[in-house]
Formats: sequence, C-alpha cells, structure tokens
Amino acid sequence: MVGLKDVAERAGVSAKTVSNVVNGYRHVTPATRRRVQQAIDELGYRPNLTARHLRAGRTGIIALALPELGNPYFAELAEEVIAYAAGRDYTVLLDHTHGRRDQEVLFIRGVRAGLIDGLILSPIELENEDLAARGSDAPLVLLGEREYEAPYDHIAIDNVAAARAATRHLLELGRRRIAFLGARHGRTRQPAHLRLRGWREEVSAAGAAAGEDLVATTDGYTRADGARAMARLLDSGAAPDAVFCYNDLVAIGAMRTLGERGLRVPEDVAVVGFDDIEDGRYCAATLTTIAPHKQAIAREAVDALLARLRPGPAATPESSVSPVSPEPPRHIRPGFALIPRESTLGRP
Amino acid sequence: MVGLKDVAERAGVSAKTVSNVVNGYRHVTPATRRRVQQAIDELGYRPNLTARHLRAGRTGIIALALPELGNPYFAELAEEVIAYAAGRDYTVLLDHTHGRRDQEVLFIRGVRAGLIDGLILSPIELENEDLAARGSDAPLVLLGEREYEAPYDHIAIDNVAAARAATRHLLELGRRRIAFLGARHGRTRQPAHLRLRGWREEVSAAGAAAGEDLVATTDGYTRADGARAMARLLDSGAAPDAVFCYNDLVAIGAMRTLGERGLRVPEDVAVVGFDDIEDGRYCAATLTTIAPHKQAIAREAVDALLARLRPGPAATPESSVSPVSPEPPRHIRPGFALIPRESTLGRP
DNA sequence: CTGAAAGCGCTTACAG
DNA sequence: CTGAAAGCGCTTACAG
Repeated sequence: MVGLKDVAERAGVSAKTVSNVVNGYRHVTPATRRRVQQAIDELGYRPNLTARHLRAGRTGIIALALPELGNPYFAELAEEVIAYAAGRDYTVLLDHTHGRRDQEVLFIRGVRAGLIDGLILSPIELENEDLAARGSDAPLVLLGEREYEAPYDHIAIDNVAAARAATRHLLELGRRRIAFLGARHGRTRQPAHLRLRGWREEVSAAGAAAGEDLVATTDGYTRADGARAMARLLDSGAAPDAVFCYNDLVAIGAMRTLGERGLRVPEDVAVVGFDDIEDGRYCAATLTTIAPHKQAIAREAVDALLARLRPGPAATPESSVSPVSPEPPRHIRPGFALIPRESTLGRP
Repeated sequence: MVGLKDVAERAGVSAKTVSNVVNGYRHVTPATRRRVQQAIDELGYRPNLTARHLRAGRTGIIALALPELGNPYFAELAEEVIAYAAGRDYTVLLDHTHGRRDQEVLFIRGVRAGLIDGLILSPIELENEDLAARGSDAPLVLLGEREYEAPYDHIAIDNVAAARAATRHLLELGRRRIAFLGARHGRTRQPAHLRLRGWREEVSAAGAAAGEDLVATTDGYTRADGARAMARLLDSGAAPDAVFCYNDLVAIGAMRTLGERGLRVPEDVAVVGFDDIEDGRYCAATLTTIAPHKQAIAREAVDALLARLRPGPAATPESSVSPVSPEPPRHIRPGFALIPRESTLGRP
C-alpha cells in the first residue's frame, strides 16, 4: 500500500502539499505540483477513501435498501437512484431486505453505521413500532406504498388515485367484473392496502362487482404468484372480464395462465398492471399499466435524504446539541401515468 | 455521534474493554460485560465501520462492476453474488459501467481504492491494453464472454460450446436456415465473438446455411435491439426458419416482432435465447434458452476473489515484498444447460 | 506557498 | 481480566 507519506517523501515535500495537489487546491507552485504529480504517477498512488471518510466524518455513501433486484421495478428504480446520486457525488450501496421485517429493522437500526451517511428504504413488512424503536439517528427516507406515522420523509405516488385510474380505465372499456390480483394475507397490515382500496372505491362508485370473490391474494409479487392466483381465480368460478394486478410481474404471470387456459387478452379478459417495467412492453399483448415516474421518485428520494445530511464534520462541538434538519417530515408525491396498451385495447 | 470513549466513560471502563465486549471477546467478567452492554444500549452506540476498516486495513467490501441492472441477467447474477458474498461475510458494492470502456477502465484503475478489498468486473468493451496499463494491485476477477491475455482469474461458461448446443438443438428439430441475432459491430473486437463462432461452427458442420445474410448485428443487447434486428432480418428477405439470439432480451424482442408480423413461434420461426432470465419462462411461447449456472458463476467469482485477498493487515513489514497470490491465474468454467421450451418445441 | 502536529474512531500488541 | 498508548491514512486549522 503506497500512502501519502511515500509520495511526499519521493517528491521531497510534506504530506500537506501532496494532499493539496491531490485535492486540486489552487495555491501550489506549478513546479511543486509537477514534482508531486510525477511521484504519484511513479508510485501509482491512490488516495485511501476509508481514511478520507474517517477524517471527513462522512463517506458520501448512501444505502438503498430494496426487497430484491429480481423484480425489474426495483432494478430499474435502483438504476435511477444510483445515476442521480452519482450526479450529486454520492455512491449508492445497495442492500436487500427480501421484504423481510427483520432485515428491514436491521437497516433502520443502523448496521452500516459510519459507513453510510443516510438510508433510503422501501419497506414491505416494517411496522410503525419498528420505526418508533429505531435507535439510530442517521437520516432515513421511506419509499413506496406503505405509510407510517413516524416522522420521516416519504416518497410515493398516490397509490389510491393510481389504482382508481387503472380501474376506471377498465370500467370505461365496459368491463364489469374486474378482479384484483395481489392482495396480501399474513400477519401484518396489508402491504397492498392502498391499491386494493383504490380498486374497491372505484368499482363501488361505478356500481360494478366488488365482492371478495373477485379479490385474489398472493404470497408475494412475482410472476409465479400471479400465474397461480389467476388459476385459482378462474377455478373458483369468479369469471372476471378484467383483472387489475398489484404489479406488472403479477400481471405477466396472470396473462401466461390466461393463455394456457385458452382465454384471449383482452377479448376475454383485459389486464392492467402497475410499475411499467420494460418486460410489459414486449409481451404478446403489450401490458397496459400504471407508470410511476421512476426518475422523479429517485430524484426526490435522493434530494430529500441529502437535504437532511450534515454538510460535513460537525462545525463546532456546540452544534451537536441540535444539529440540523429541523424541517418537518415531508410527504412527497411524484406523478404517475396510465399507459394503455394491447392488454386492454387489443391490437390496433 | 456517540463513540467508544463515551461508552467507556459511562461504564467506567477503558476503551479496550468496550471493544472487547462489542467484538465478543471471551475474557470479560460478566459484571463488566453487563455494565458495558447497558451503557451501549443507553447511548445507542453503534461501532463506526469506517474507523474499523481503516484500522483493519481491509473493509470487507468487494465491488461488482456490471454493465447495468436493466438487463435481468445481470440483476439476477448480482443477487447471487451479493447473497453468496454475504455468506462469506463480505458486502458487495455494485457499480455500473454501462458497457462503456472508459467506465470499465476507471474501475480497474482503482477508483474506490481503500474502500474495497477487491473487484469483480464483467467487461464489454475493455481491451487487453487497458488491463496491461492497469496501475492498481487490488485483486481483480473477470466475468463473462470476453477473454483477455492479462493474468487475471476469469469466470465464464464455455460460450462456444453453449452456442453450439443451442444451434444443434435447432438443427435437430430440422431447421436449416438458422439466423444469429446480436453480433456487434463497432470499434472494438466483437463482444459476441464466441457465441457467433459457436453458431458458425455448428451450422457449417451440419452443412446448413451459414451465410452472412443470416447474421444480424445490434447496437446493444436489449429487447428493442432484438425487435429491430429481427425486423431488419425479415425485411432483408433472409427468410430464417430459426433464430439463435445473443441473449434472452434480444430473443424476447425478436419474438415480439415475429408476433407483429403474424409469424408463429415456433411453427414458422423457432427461437433460442441465452441467459435463462425469469421473463423467458412467462412469454406467450416460453423461451428455449441456454442457462448458465448463475449460482456457480457467483460462487466461483467470489471464491476466486477472496482467495487473492490479504487475510488482514500486512502481517509484517517485510511481507509486503511479495505479499500473496503467487497462484497463477485460473480460467474457471461453470456449467450450463440447454433448457428446451415452447419457443422451439411448441406447446405440448 | 508550505510544514509540523493533532485527531477522525477504532483495535491491538504490550504491560500489569 | 483490564488499561494506556500507538497507529491505520488521511485533512485541516495553525504557524511561518
């Protein structure tokens, strides 16, 4: 490991001068700068980021904790967050929770303390009490459908409004038996709560079928979950003429089952998803979906987090009493759009 | 920020004792341990990982530099690497190269010096000369189809053999005009070199059509690239009865175009992909593909990298002369399998 | 414009 | 079983 001192020694200057050169400090004689630069090149010196981070009291790293990358929505969102954060000179450390409460709790409690400056979490199973008992003061921003009472910034599109828009689209096409695919059962509060509510409000308002026989639960939100739930729904005799799915993966799984059963999309059953993942645009019947503005979500999440980071090492010892972020927590609602495609409109 | 000293002070012990408790060192009196633990809980102390890393001379972080997460193959591979590395007590920092040479060069040159212990890179455009001029001694493991002369461990399935297996499958089904979709043109050596070669060898050996009119180039490896290339191929009058695609994304794009043109898969055109991404299992015609053993790839890559990491801080100053890894670089070939599905066999 | 010294928060020989 | 001190590789007031 070649360090600053080695460079300083070789160039015949002090460590500070090398540091000045490395960090582009202006007041260095051209001759000195050249000599230092040469020593750096000859030794192949690279500044040690860990040392820099310790000294600075910040790392420029933020964690993004998502359920999993296997869901393209999260992969696409992660790419947006990483790209936007990079533009703000931050590195993103990706963590997986697998949608498990214990993992989610671990992250908000502060594993990674000192390594990350702040955290963006997209929770699935996390509960209010977990946030209350947090015991870490690193800035935290929450993402996605789940809502909490704890005082943290929360970035999410209006899920109820989006679900209503999706349902309305199906109603306007004349569908009357619209199923909802992807409700969750289990020990915790419904993660799919808001989208289910939007569906229920809209079908009820239209006087269309809103019975529980049209609600299919799933264990998770994968294609396999969607395929199974669709099969169960068809077997139950519920005879839907449309399905609104929790997300695109569930919708893609549902369409596969419909195809296997010889049912045509959209003639027999129209399908709407949620997320606008790339796959949906290449299905045999391209998928109508709700497109959350991912780029805006990423931008708002990163901006919200950075706004709550201390600018650097605590300015003065006294400032540690009441450091920063007296700003009240914000509820930010990026936009979304309904994208009608072949799974509801048919092929042009 | 509450540090070790604060805990020590509150518990009335030295920093070392706190450190002993935090790190589960055995020889601590139960009473002392209890007192320290209580101070930790009361103060909400979390050890600062950056300080620990600096002290240890290692961070337990390895970087995984991939082209992009938008390609599910890389997202799925990343999940495997992250999971396996976690089991070996390593954290993975994901970096994107976007398949750009300048980005790939940046990573092998050692941005992230001191922050990561080693690097796994899946290169697209990187050249031999870039590796030769590397100027960083952090352990590096290479992944994927591109092959290099530089002395680094390289993990990849046998791409030529896999491409031959895919092509043979189509030949055995009686196809004679098998196109290859996804050759790359451009300023650098073919990234798709080996798969193209496998296709060429196999069709030639079978005496089937091997003309350049059956080779369609693409700019990248996305669904859109596949859709466009398929359209171009059909418009050119090449009239293939099968296509072997560089990867599943290209194949999915190709199938979409075939559907739009009213061509049936596999009756009119059989399709084989490469990667075995999840999407392929839910297409209208499920996708026949080459399944690289992703888990094995992830395991081998991480193991190869960890085998070359110094175990901790340099044992003695002298050991820095010839540190470790005298092991010659290895070429590791995880397995693969051909998975026949509806896109070549039809629906049962 | 450049240097000497202190310190970021840990861990680890070295003593006792 | 526990403590005092040094040091990981940087940067930053403080001097000069």
